[in-house]
Amino acid sequence: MNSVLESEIVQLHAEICAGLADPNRILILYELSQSPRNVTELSTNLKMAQPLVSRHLKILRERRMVVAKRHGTVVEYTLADRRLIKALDLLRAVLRDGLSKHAELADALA
Amino acid sequence: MNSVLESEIVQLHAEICAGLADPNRILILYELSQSPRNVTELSTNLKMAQPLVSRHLKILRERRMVVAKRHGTVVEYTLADRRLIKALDLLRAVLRDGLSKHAELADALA
DNA sequence: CAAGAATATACGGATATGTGCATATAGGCA
DNA sequence: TGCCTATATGCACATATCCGTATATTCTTG
Repeated sequence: MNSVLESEIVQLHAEICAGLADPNRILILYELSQSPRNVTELSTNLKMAQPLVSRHLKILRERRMVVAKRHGTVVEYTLADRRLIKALDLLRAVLRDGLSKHAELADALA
Repeated sequence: MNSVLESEIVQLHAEICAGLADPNRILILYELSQSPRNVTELSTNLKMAQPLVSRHLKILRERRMVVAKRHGTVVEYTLADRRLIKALDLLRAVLRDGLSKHAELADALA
């Protein structure tokens, strides 16, 4: 395969990963994994300032990790792909196992 | 669960994700998924400057995503957990499906 | 111990990221 | 139209990330 394309793909791959690489976005994604939510709901449930939520949602939208749908004045966000949660769960499992030494945190994850 | 611990865990979770969030590190991880490699091998195979490889390996080491083992003057790096590759593959699949519109890249990924 | 190979780190600079605060935009409705 | 609610964006700033180049460190072997 063309190596220009190859590196372009790796770049996009990294951008998806970067989409997961922030605590607030992880919380947003898990929240959306329960059910679609609008910005205000996310903001109150996660105790995050509304502009902050909006900006993180923008990042996730640009990477097509969430989908936005307007209903009047409300915008409902949906998880674009369940495999994002699957990946997050896998990584959390890796974390848990790699943490077997730090008793406190490991217990909390058990 | 204690919410201080909770947010500490989410923080670590995000750091693992950030470990994946760079094209060069993705290449390194996939290379290591084939078999353990030393720094020079990674550097030549991936055509990356040696200090660059070392620094990325340090990041992966700190997050316990790879394991280093010295053999004399050579340091052999091993993937710490296969699930990291599983997660990367999942995310690449998400990327492929989300890209169905961009024919060129989508083809390259097929 | 000296010399060489393999690996790691320090420094400097360019760019990116996360955030608070203020403000803009968009849609519904009196 | 004017107002209210919901959401998005601009600005400013602090911090983090990535990288090239040069240099340090570590280990082996003569």
